[in-house]
Amino acid sequence: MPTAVWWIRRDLRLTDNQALTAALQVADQVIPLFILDPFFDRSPYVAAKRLAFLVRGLHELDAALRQRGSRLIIRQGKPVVTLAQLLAETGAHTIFAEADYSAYARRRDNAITTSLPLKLVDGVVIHHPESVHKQDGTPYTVFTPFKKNTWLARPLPRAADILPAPMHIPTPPELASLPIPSEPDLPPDVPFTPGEAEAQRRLVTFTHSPARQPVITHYAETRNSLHEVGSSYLSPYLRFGMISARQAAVAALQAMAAAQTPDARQGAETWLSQLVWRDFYTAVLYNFPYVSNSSFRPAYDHIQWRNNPANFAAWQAGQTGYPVVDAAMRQLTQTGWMPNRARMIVASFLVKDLLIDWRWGERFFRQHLVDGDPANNNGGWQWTAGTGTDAAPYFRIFNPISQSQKFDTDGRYLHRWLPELANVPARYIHAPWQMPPLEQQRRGFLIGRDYPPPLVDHAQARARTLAAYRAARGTT
DNA sequence: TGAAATGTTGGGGCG
DNA sequence: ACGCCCCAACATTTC
Repeated sequence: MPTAVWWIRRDLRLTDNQALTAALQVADQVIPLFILDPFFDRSPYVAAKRLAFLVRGLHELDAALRQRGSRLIIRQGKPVVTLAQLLAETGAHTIFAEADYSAYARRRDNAITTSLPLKLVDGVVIHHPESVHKQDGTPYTVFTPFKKNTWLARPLPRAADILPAPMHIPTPPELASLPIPSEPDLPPDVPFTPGEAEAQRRLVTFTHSPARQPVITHYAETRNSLHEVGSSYLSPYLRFGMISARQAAVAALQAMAAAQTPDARQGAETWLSQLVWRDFYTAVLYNFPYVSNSSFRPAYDHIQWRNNPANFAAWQAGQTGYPVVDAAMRQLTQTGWMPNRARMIVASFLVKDLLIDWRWGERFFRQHLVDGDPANNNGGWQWTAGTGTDAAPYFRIFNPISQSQKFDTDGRYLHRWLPELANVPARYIHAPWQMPPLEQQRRGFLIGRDYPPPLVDHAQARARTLAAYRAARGTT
Protein backbone atom coordinates (compact mmCIF):
# COMPACT_ATOMS: atom_id res chain seq x y z
CA MET A 1 0.00 0.00 0.00
CA PRO A 2 1.88 3.11 -1.21
CA THR A 3 2.31 5.84 1.34
CA ALA A 4 3.40 9.44 0.74
CA VAL A 5 4.44 12.23 3.08
CA TRP A 6 2.81 15.65 2.79
CA TRP A 7 5.49 17.84 4.33
CA ILE A 8 3.76 21.03 5.45
CA ARG A 9 5.87 24.19 5.67
CA ARG A 10 3.92 27.28 4.72
CA ASP A 11 0.81 25.69 3.23
CA LEU A 12 -1.40 25.18 6.28
CA ARG A 13 -4.56 24.52 4.29
CA LEU A 14 -6.59 21.75 2.72
CA THR A 15 -8.29 23.82 -0.01
CA ASP A 16 -6.31 24.36 -3.21
CA ASN A 17 -3.28 22.53 -1.90
CA GLN A 18 -1.32 21.22 -4.86
CA ALA A 19 1.18 19.30 -2.73
CA LEU A 20 -1.53 17.47 -0.81
CA THR A 21 -3.43 16.77 -4.01
CA ALA A 22 -0.32 15.38 -5.69
CA ALA A 23 0.33 13.12 -2.70
CA LEU A 24 -3.23 11.76 -2.75
CA GLN A 25 -2.95 11.04 -6.46
CA VAL A 26 -0.04 8.62 -6.08
CA ALA A 27 -0.61 7.16 -2.62
CA ASP A 28 -3.31 5.31 -0.72
CA GLN A 29 -2.13 6.81 2.55
CA VAL A 30 -0.81 10.28 3.23
CA ILE A 31 1.13 11.43 6.28
CA PRO A 32 0.59 15.13 7.01
CA LEU A 33 3.87 16.12 8.62
CA PHE A 34 5.10 19.27 10.27
CA ILE A 35 8.71 19.41 11.40
CA LEU A 36 9.80 21.58 14.31
CA ASP A 37 13.12 22.70 12.84
CA PRO A 38 15.70 23.70 15.47
CA PHE A 39 17.18 26.13 12.93
CA PHE A 40 14.41 28.54 13.75
CA ASP A 41 15.16 28.45 17.47
CA ARG A 42 18.45 30.18 16.68
CA SER A 43 17.16 32.56 14.03
CA PRO A 44 17.23 36.26 14.94
CA TYR A 45 14.22 36.73 12.71
CA VAL A 46 11.58 34.76 14.59
CA ALA A 47 8.69 36.75 16.01
CA ALA A 48 6.86 35.49 19.08
CA LYS A 49 3.49 36.53 17.67
CA ARG A 50 4.16 34.98 14.29
CA LEU A 51 5.26 31.76 15.97
CA ALA A 52 2.10 31.77 18.07
CA PHE A 53 0.01 32.34 14.95
CA LEU A 54 1.73 29.40 13.28
CA VAL A 55 1.32 27.08 16.27
CA ARG A 56 -2.36 27.91 16.72
CA GLY A 57 -2.71 27.38 12.98
CA LEU A 58 -1.28 23.88 13.38
CA HIS A 59 -3.97 23.12 15.95
CA GLU A 60 -6.63 24.32 13.51
CA LEU A 61 -5.14 22.25 10.71
CA ASP A 62 -5.05 19.20 12.95
CA ALA A 63 -8.73 19.66 13.80
CA ALA A 64 -9.62 19.91 10.11
CA LEU A 65 -7.56 16.80 9.35
CA ARG A 66 -9.27 14.85 12.12
CA GLN A 67 -12.63 15.56 10.50
CA ARG A 68 -11.25 13.81 7.40
CA GLY A 69 -9.92 10.68 9.02
CA SER A 70 -6.42 12.04 9.39
CA ARG A 71 -4.31 14.00 11.82
CA LEU A 72 -1.19 16.13 11.95
CA ILE A 73 2.06 14.36 12.71
CA ILE A 74 4.64 16.48 14.51
CA ARG A 75 8.31 15.61 14.56
CA GLN A 76 11.30 17.55 15.77
CA GLY A 77 14.81 17.72 14.32
CA LYS A 78 16.84 18.59 11.29
CA PRO A 79 14.47 18.04 8.37
CA VAL A 80 16.80 15.80 6.35
CA VAL A 81 17.27 13.49 9.32
CA THR A 82 13.64 13.54 10.41
CA LEU A 83 12.38 12.80 6.92
CA ALA A 84 14.83 9.93 6.40
CA GLN A 85 13.72 8.39 9.69
CA LEU A 86 10.06 8.76 8.81
CA LEU A 87 10.55 7.12 5.40
CA ALA A 88 12.38 4.20 7.00
CA GLU A 89 9.74 3.87 9.68
CA THR A 90 6.70 3.96 7.36
CA GLY A 91 7.98 2.80 3.97
CA ALA A 92 6.64 5.99 2.40
CA HIS A 93 8.06 6.34 -1.08
CA THR A 94 7.70 10.06 -1.83
CA ILE A 95 7.65 13.35 0.04
CA PHE A 96 5.50 16.12 -1.43
CA ALA A 97 5.97 19.71 -0.36
CA GLU A 98 5.00 23.14 -1.63
CA ALA A 99 8.13 24.82 -2.99
CA ASP A 100 9.36 27.68 -0.82
CA TYR A 101 11.69 30.12 -2.59
CA SER A 102 13.29 31.83 0.39
CA ALA A 103 17.04 31.37 0.77
CA TYR A 104 17.09 28.97 3.74
CA ALA A 105 14.25 26.89 2.31
CA ARG A 106 15.99 26.50 -1.04
CA ARG A 107 19.28 25.47 0.52
CA ARG A 108 17.49 23.01 2.77
CA ASP A 109 15.34 21.53 0.00
CA ASN A 110 18.17 21.30 -2.53
CA ALA A 111 20.25 19.37 -0.02
CA ILE A 112 17.37 17.02 0.80
CA THR A 113 16.67 16.35 -2.87
CA THR A 114 20.12 14.80 -3.31
CA SER A 115 19.36 12.01 -0.82
CA LEU A 116 15.59 11.71 -0.47
CA PRO A 117 12.61 11.48 -2.86
CA LEU A 118 11.36 15.03 -2.32
CA LYS A 119 8.96 16.40 -4.93
CA LEU A 120 8.40 20.16 -4.83
CA VAL A 121 5.04 21.43 -6.03
CA ASP A 122 3.94 24.97 -6.97
CA GLY A 123 1.58 26.99 -4.85
CA VAL A 124 3.27 29.62 -2.72
CA VAL A 125 3.00 32.19 -5.52
CA ILE A 126 0.74 32.39 -8.54
CA HIS A 127 3.41 32.21 -11.26
CA HIS A 128 6.67 30.36 -10.60
CA PRO A 129 9.62 32.78 -10.23
CA GLU A 130 11.33 31.29 -13.26
CA SER A 131 8.27 31.57 -15.46
CA VAL A 132 8.05 35.37 -15.35
CA HIS A 133 11.07 36.76 -17.16
CA LYS A 134 11.92 39.10 -20.01
CA GLN A 135 12.05 38.11 -23.69
CA ASP A 136 15.77 37.49 -23.43
CA GLY A 137 15.25 35.17 -20.48
CA THR A 138 16.65 37.48 -17.81
CA PRO A 139 14.60 38.31 -14.73
CA TYR A 140 12.61 41.49 -14.38
CA THR A 141 13.80 44.17 -12.00
CA VAL A 142 10.95 46.62 -12.58
CA PHE A 143 7.44 45.91 -11.37
CA THR A 144 5.26 47.38 -14.12
CA PRO A 145 6.67 45.39 -17.04
CA PHE A 146 6.83 42.33 -14.79
CA LYS A 147 3.11 42.68 -14.26
CA LYS A 148 1.90 43.93 -17.63
CA ASN A 149 4.18 42.16 -20.10
CA THR A 150 4.36 38.77 -18.50
CA TRP A 151 2.47 38.16 -15.26
CA LEU A 152 -0.94 39.19 -16.65
CA ALA A 153 -0.15 37.71 -20.06
CA ARG A 154 0.39 34.22 -18.70
CA PRO A 155 -2.66 31.99 -18.10
CA LEU A 156 -4.41 33.26 -14.99
CA PRO A 157 -6.10 30.98 -12.47
CA ARG A 158 -9.84 30.48 -12.81
CA ALA A 159 -12.41 29.36 -10.29
CA ALA A 160 -12.43 25.88 -11.82
CA ASP A 161 -8.70 25.52 -11.08
CA ILE A 162 -9.18 25.81 -7.33
CA LEU A 163 -8.72 22.37 -5.84
CA PRO A 164 -11.42 21.47 -3.33
CA ALA A 165 -10.38 20.26 0.11
CA PRO A 166 -10.19 16.45 0.04
CA MET A 167 -13.16 14.79 1.74
CA HIS A 168 -11.08 11.98 3.16
CA ILE A 169 -7.35 11.73 3.84
CA PRO A 170 -6.30 8.19 4.79
CA THR A 171 -3.42 8.26 7.26
CA PRO A 172 -1.64 5.34 8.98
CA PRO A 173 -3.24 5.10 12.43
CA GLU A 174 -0.24 3.84 14.41
CA LEU A 175 2.15 6.75 13.73
CA ALA A 176 3.90 8.36 16.67
CA SER A 177 3.72 12.13 16.95
CA LEU A 178 4.95 14.75 19.34
CA PRO A 179 2.17 16.94 20.71
CA ILE A 180 1.52 20.16 18.83
CA PRO A 181 3.20 22.87 20.91
CA SER A 182 0.64 24.65 23.05
CA GLU A 183 2.76 27.64 23.96
CA PRO A 184 3.05 30.45 23.35
CA ASP A 185 -0.53 31.54 22.99
CA LEU A 186 -1.47 34.40 20.73
CA PRO A 187 -1.92 37.58 22.78
CA PRO A 188 -5.55 38.72 22.79
CA ASP A 189 -4.82 42.06 21.10
CA VAL A 190 -3.56 40.37 17.93
CA PRO A 191 -6.44 40.79 15.47
CA PHE A 192 -5.86 37.51 13.61
CA THR A 193 -7.62 34.28 14.43
CA PRO A 194 -5.45 31.56 12.94
CA GLY A 195 -6.65 28.93 10.54
CA GLU A 196 -7.97 28.18 7.11
CA ALA A 197 -11.65 28.61 8.00
CA GLU A 198 -11.02 32.16 9.21
CA ALA A 199 -8.98 32.94 6.07
CA GLN A 200 -11.86 31.77 3.86
CA ARG A 201 -14.32 33.90 5.84
CA ARG A 202 -12.11 36.96 5.49
CA LEU A 203 -11.68 36.52 1.77
CA VAL A 204 -15.43 36.29 1.26
CA THR A 205 -16.16 39.30 3.46
CA PHE A 206 -13.47 41.37 1.80
CA THR A 207 -14.36 40.59 -1.81
CA HIS A 208 -18.11 40.15 -1.86
CA SER A 209 -19.75 40.73 1.46
CA PRO A 210 -23.46 40.66 0.53
CA ALA A 211 -24.71 42.99 3.27
CA ARG A 212 -22.96 46.16 2.21
CA GLN A 213 -20.36 47.20 -0.34
CA PRO A 214 -17.34 44.99 0.23
CA VAL A 215 -14.12 46.65 1.31
CA ILE A 216 -12.40 45.73 -1.96
CA THR A 217 -14.74 48.16 -3.77
CA HIS A 218 -12.92 51.12 -2.22
CA TYR A 219 -9.60 49.42 -1.67
CA ALA A 220 -7.67 51.74 -3.99
CA GLU A 221 -8.20 54.65 -1.57
CA THR A 222 -8.91 53.00 1.77
CA ARG A 223 -5.77 50.88 1.74
CA ASN A 224 -3.85 54.08 2.37
CA SER A 225 -5.90 55.12 5.35
CA LEU A 226 -4.31 54.62 8.73
CA HIS A 227 -7.48 54.23 10.80
CA GLU A 228 -10.12 52.82 8.44
CA VAL A 229 -10.78 49.14 7.90
CA GLY A 230 -9.49 49.42 4.36
CA SER A 231 -7.17 46.43 4.17
CA SER A 232 -7.95 42.81 3.42
CA TYR A 233 -6.32 41.67 6.69
CA LEU A 234 -5.26 38.51 4.86
CA SER A 235 -1.47 38.94 4.92
CA PRO A 236 -0.76 36.54 7.82
CA TYR A 237 -2.93 33.88 6.17
CA LEU A 238 -1.12 34.27 2.87
CA ARG A 239 2.17 34.14 4.77
CA PHE A 240 1.42 30.66 6.09
CA GLY A 241 -0.68 29.48 3.19
CA MET A 242 -3.86 29.26 5.22
CA ILE A 243 -5.33 30.44 1.96
CA SER A 244 -3.72 30.00 -1.44
CA ALA A 245 -2.48 33.00 -3.40
CA ARG A 246 -4.19 31.44 -6.39
CA GLN A 247 -7.58 31.51 -4.70
CA ALA A 248 -7.02 35.12 -3.67
CA ALA A 249 -6.19 36.00 -7.29
CA VAL A 250 -9.34 34.28 -8.53
CA ALA A 251 -11.39 36.34 -6.08
CA ALA A 252 -9.68 39.54 -7.23
CA LEU A 253 -10.26 38.75 -10.90
CA GLN A 254 -13.91 37.91 -10.20
CA ALA A 255 -14.36 41.19 -8.35
CA MET A 256 -12.84 43.03 -11.31
CA ALA A 257 -15.20 41.31 -13.72
CA ALA A 258 -18.25 41.93 -11.53
CA ALA A 259 -17.44 45.58 -10.77
CA GLN A 260 -20.32 47.96 -11.45
CA THR A 261 -18.30 51.16 -11.22
CA PRO A 262 -14.81 52.24 -12.32
CA ASP A 263 -13.92 52.68 -8.64
CA ALA A 264 -14.90 49.13 -7.80
CA ARG A 265 -12.88 47.82 -10.71
CA GLN A 266 -9.91 49.94 -9.66
CA GLY A 267 -10.18 48.63 -6.11
CA ALA A 268 -10.10 45.01 -7.23
CA GLU A 269 -7.26 45.68 -9.63
CA THR A 270 -5.25 47.41 -6.93
CA TRP A 271 -5.66 44.44 -4.65
CA LEU A 272 -4.65 42.08 -7.44
CA SER A 273 -1.56 44.26 -7.86
CA GLN A 274 -0.65 43.58 -4.25
CA LEU A 275 -0.69 39.87 -5.03
CA VAL A 276 1.52 40.59 -8.05
CA TRP A 277 3.95 42.53 -5.83
CA ARG A 278 4.09 39.44 -3.64
CA ASP A 279 5.06 37.33 -6.67
CA PHE A 280 7.48 40.05 -7.81
CA TYR A 281 9.42 40.27 -4.56
CA THR A 282 9.51 36.48 -4.27
CA ALA A 283 11.00 36.35 -7.76
CA VAL A 284 13.50 39.13 -6.97
CA LEU A 285 14.79 37.25 -3.94
CA TYR A 286 14.85 34.03 -5.93
CA ASN A 287 16.80 35.52 -8.82
CA PHE A 288 19.04 37.85 -6.79
CA PRO A 289 19.62 36.06 -3.48
CA TYR A 290 22.25 38.60 -2.43
CA VAL A 291 19.52 41.20 -1.80
CA SER A 292 18.71 39.47 1.49
CA ASN A 293 21.71 41.17 3.04
CA SER A 294 22.95 43.73 0.49
CA SER A 295 21.46 46.53 -1.53
CA PHE A 296 20.16 45.50 -4.93
CA ARG A 297 22.08 48.51 -6.24
CA PRO A 298 25.65 48.10 -5.02
CA ALA A 299 26.34 51.84 -4.87
CA TYR A 300 24.05 52.08 -1.88
CA ASP A 301 26.15 49.65 0.11
CA HIS A 302 28.44 52.64 0.60
CA ILE A 303 25.99 54.84 2.46
CA GLN A 304 27.51 56.13 5.68
CA TRP A 305 24.74 55.26 8.11
CA ARG A 306 24.63 57.01 11.45
CA ASN A 307 23.17 53.94 13.19
CA ASN A 308 22.67 55.76 16.48
CA PRO A 309 21.59 53.09 19.01
CA ALA A 310 19.56 55.53 21.13
CA ASN A 311 17.68 56.69 18.04
CA PHE A 312 17.02 53.09 17.06
CA ALA A 313 15.70 52.33 20.54
CA ALA A 314 13.39 55.35 20.41
CA TRP A 315 12.06 54.22 17.04
CA GLN A 316 11.44 50.70 18.30
CA ALA A 317 9.67 51.94 21.40
CA GLY A 318 7.49 54.44 19.57
CA GLN A 319 9.16 57.38 21.36
CA THR A 320 10.44 59.50 18.50
CA GLY A 321 8.20 62.48 19.23
CA TYR A 322 6.57 62.19 15.81
CA PRO A 323 3.06 60.91 16.60
CA VAL A 324 2.44 59.08 13.34
CA VAL A 325 5.70 57.16 13.66
CA ASP A 326 5.11 56.37 17.32
CA ALA A 327 1.49 55.30 16.83
CA ALA A 328 2.47 52.90 14.07
CA MET A 329 5.35 51.41 16.05
CA ARG A 330 3.10 50.89 19.07
CA GLN A 331 0.55 49.17 16.85
CA LEU A 332 3.29 46.94 15.45
CA THR A 333 4.69 45.83 18.78
CA GLN A 334 1.28 45.40 20.38
CA THR A 335 -0.60 43.67 17.57
CA GLY A 336 2.01 42.33 15.14
CA TRP A 337 0.54 44.23 12.22
CA MET A 338 0.49 47.67 10.56
CA PRO A 339 -1.27 48.97 7.45
CA ASN A 340 0.99 49.32 4.42
CA ARG A 341 1.01 53.11 4.60
CA ALA A 342 2.23 52.99 8.20
CA ARG A 343 5.01 50.61 7.21
CA MET A 344 6.22 53.06 4.57
CA ILE A 345 6.07 56.00 6.99
CA VAL A 346 8.06 54.35 9.79
CA ALA A 347 10.52 52.86 7.31
CA SER A 348 11.12 56.22 5.66
CA PHE A 349 11.61 57.78 9.09
CA LEU A 350 14.13 55.16 10.22
CA VAL A 351 16.16 55.24 7.03
CA LYS A 352 15.86 58.82 5.88
CA ASP A 353 15.29 60.82 9.05
CA LEU A 354 17.46 58.80 11.43
CA LEU A 355 19.86 57.54 8.74
CA ILE A 356 19.81 54.03 10.18
CA ASP A 357 20.64 51.02 7.99
CA TRP A 358 17.51 49.57 6.44
CA ARG A 359 18.61 46.09 7.52
CA TRP A 360 18.07 47.06 11.17
CA GLY A 361 14.49 47.96 10.40
CA GLU A 362 14.00 44.90 8.26
CA ARG A 363 15.09 42.68 11.10
CA PHE A 364 12.86 44.45 13.62
CA PHE A 365 9.84 44.07 11.36
CA ARG A 366 10.55 40.35 10.99
CA GLN A 367 10.73 40.09 14.77
CA HIS A 368 7.26 41.58 15.18
CA LEU A 369 5.09 41.15 12.09
CA VAL A 370 2.65 38.25 12.13
CA ASP A 371 2.85 38.33 8.33
CA GLY A 372 6.64 38.83 8.24
CA ASP A 373 7.94 37.20 5.09
CA PRO A 374 11.58 37.28 3.92
CA ALA A 375 10.89 38.32 0.33
CA ASN A 376 8.15 40.87 0.89
CA ASN A 377 9.77 42.42 3.93
CA ASN A 378 13.11 42.77 2.18
CA GLY A 379 11.45 44.16 -0.94
CA GLY A 380 9.49 46.72 1.03
CA TRP A 381 12.51 47.94 2.98
CA GLN A 382 14.72 48.20 -0.07
CA TRP A 383 11.93 50.04 -1.84
CA THR A 384 11.72 52.66 0.89
CA ALA A 385 15.47 52.92 1.29
CA GLY A 386 15.80 53.49 -2.45
CA THR A 387 18.34 50.68 -2.63
CA GLY A 388 16.21 48.02 -4.32
CA THR A 389 14.66 46.96 -7.60
CA ASP A 390 12.18 49.48 -8.91
CA ALA A 391 12.74 51.39 -5.72
CA ALA A 392 11.59 54.80 -4.64
CA PRO A 393 14.19 57.32 -5.84
CA TYR A 394 16.68 58.21 -3.13
CA PHE A 395 15.37 61.75 -2.87
CA ARG A 396 11.81 60.68 -2.13
CA ILE A 397 11.62 61.38 1.57
CA PHE A 398 8.34 61.27 3.43
CA ASN A 399 7.47 64.21 5.62
CA PRO A 400 6.05 62.55 8.74
CA ILE A 401 3.80 65.53 9.47
CA SER A 402 2.23 65.83 6.04
CA GLN A 403 1.82 62.05 5.77
CA SER A 404 0.00 62.15 9.10
CA GLN A 405 -2.24 65.02 8.01
CA LYS A 406 -2.99 63.33 4.72
CA PHE A 407 -3.73 59.80 5.89
CA ASP A 408 -5.03 60.40 9.41
CA THR A 409 -6.49 63.86 9.05
CA ASP A 410 -8.57 63.85 12.22
CA GLY A 411 -5.91 62.06 14.28
CA ARG A 412 -8.09 59.07 15.13
CA TYR A 413 -5.22 56.64 14.54
CA LEU A 414 -2.86 58.74 16.63
CA HIS A 415 -5.28 58.89 19.56
CA ARG A 416 -5.97 55.17 19.29
CA TRP A 417 -2.34 54.22 19.84
CA LEU A 418 -1.01 57.17 21.83
CA PRO A 419 -3.22 57.65 24.90
CA GLU A 420 -0.76 60.23 26.25
CA LEU A 421 -1.91 62.61 23.50
CA ALA A 422 -5.52 62.65 24.74
CA ASN A 423 -5.29 66.30 25.79
CA VAL A 424 -3.61 67.55 22.64
CA PRO A 425 -6.03 69.57 20.52
CA ALA A 426 -6.64 68.60 16.89
CA ARG A 427 -4.63 71.58 15.69
CA TYR A 428 -1.41 70.22 17.15
CA ILE A 429 -2.02 66.47 17.04
CA HIS A 430 0.33 65.87 14.12
CA ALA A 431 3.15 67.97 15.62
CA PRO A 432 2.56 68.40 19.37
CA TRP A 433 5.84 70.22 20.00
CA GLN A 434 4.41 73.19 18.12
CA MET A 435 1.89 73.69 20.92
CA PRO A 436 2.72 76.97 22.69
CA PRO A 437 4.08 76.42 26.23
CA LEU A 438 1.18 78.30 27.82
CA GLU A 439 -1.34 76.06 26.13
CA GLN A 440 0.65 73.00 27.17
CA GLN A 441 0.38 74.11 30.79
CA ARG A 442 -3.29 74.89 30.45
CA ARG A 443 -3.98 71.40 29.08
CA GLY A 444 -1.72 69.64 31.55
CA PHE A 445 0.35 68.24 28.73
CA LEU A 446 4.03 69.02 28.67
CA ILE A 447 6.42 68.14 25.87
CA GLY A 448 9.40 66.50 27.53
CA ARG A 449 7.31 65.19 30.42
CA ASP A 450 4.25 63.56 28.86
CA TYR A 451 5.60 63.03 25.37
CA PRO A 452 9.10 63.29 23.93
CA PRO A 453 10.26 66.25 21.86
CA PRO A 454 11.01 65.34 18.22
CA LEU A 455 14.10 63.15 17.97
CA VAL A 456 15.34 65.05 14.91
CA ASP A 457 14.36 68.12 12.95
CA HIS A 458 12.87 66.78 9.76
CA ALA A 459 14.24 69.51 7.48
CA GLN A 460 17.78 69.04 8.81
CA ALA A 461 17.51 65.26 8.71
CA ARG A 462 16.32 65.39 5.13
CA ALA A 463 19.28 67.50 4.05
CA ARG A 464 21.67 65.20 5.90
CA THR A 465 20.26 62.13 4.15
CA LEU A 466 20.36 63.69 0.71
CA ALA A 467 24.04 64.43 1.29
CA ALA A 468 24.76 60.87 2.48
CA TYR A 469 23.04 59.34 -0.52
CA ARG A 470 24.73 61.76 -2.88
CA ALA A 471 28.09 60.77 -1.42
CA ALA A 472 27.30 57.05 -1.83
CA ARG A 473 26.29 57.57 -5.44
CA GLY A 474 29.53 59.39 -6.04
CA THR A 475 31.60 56.39 -5.00
CA THR A 476 30.62 54.31 -8.02
C1' DT B 1 3.49 54.47 -3.71
C1' DG B 2 6.83 62.93 -2.19
C1' DA B 3 8.30 67.15 -0.74
C1' DA B 4 10.58 71.45 -1.11
C1' DA B 5 12.25 75.09 -3.88
C1' DT B 6 11.43 77.98 -7.45
C1' DG B 7 8.65 80.09 -11.06
C1' DT B 8 4.26 82.10 -12.92
C1' DT B 9 -0.13 84.21 -12.79
C1' DG B 10 -3.72 87.12 -11.44
C1' DG B 11 -6.72 89.48 -8.10
C1' DG B 12 -6.92 93.05 -4.84
C1' DG B 13 -5.22 96.83 -1.83
C1' DC B 14 -3.18 101.05 -2.01
C1' DG B 15 -1.05 105.50 -3.08
C1' DA C 1 -6.27 104.93 -14.45
C1' DC C 2 -1.97 103.28 -13.30
C1' DG C 3 2.02 101.14 -11.16
C1' DC C 4 3.50 98.73 -7.42
C1' DC C 5 3.39 95.29 -4.01
C1' DC C 6 1.65 91.31 -1.66
C1' DC C 7 0.31 86.84 -1.75
C1' DA C 8 -2.53 82.90 -2.68
C1' DA C 9 -2.96 79.46 -6.04
C1' DC C 10 -1.11 76.75 -9.21
C1' DA C 11 2.76 74.90 -12.19
C1' DT C 12 7.42 73.39 -12.85
C1' DT C 13 11.86 71.90 -11.42
C1' DT C 14 14.88 69.93 -8.30
C1' DC C 15 16.39 66.87 -4.76
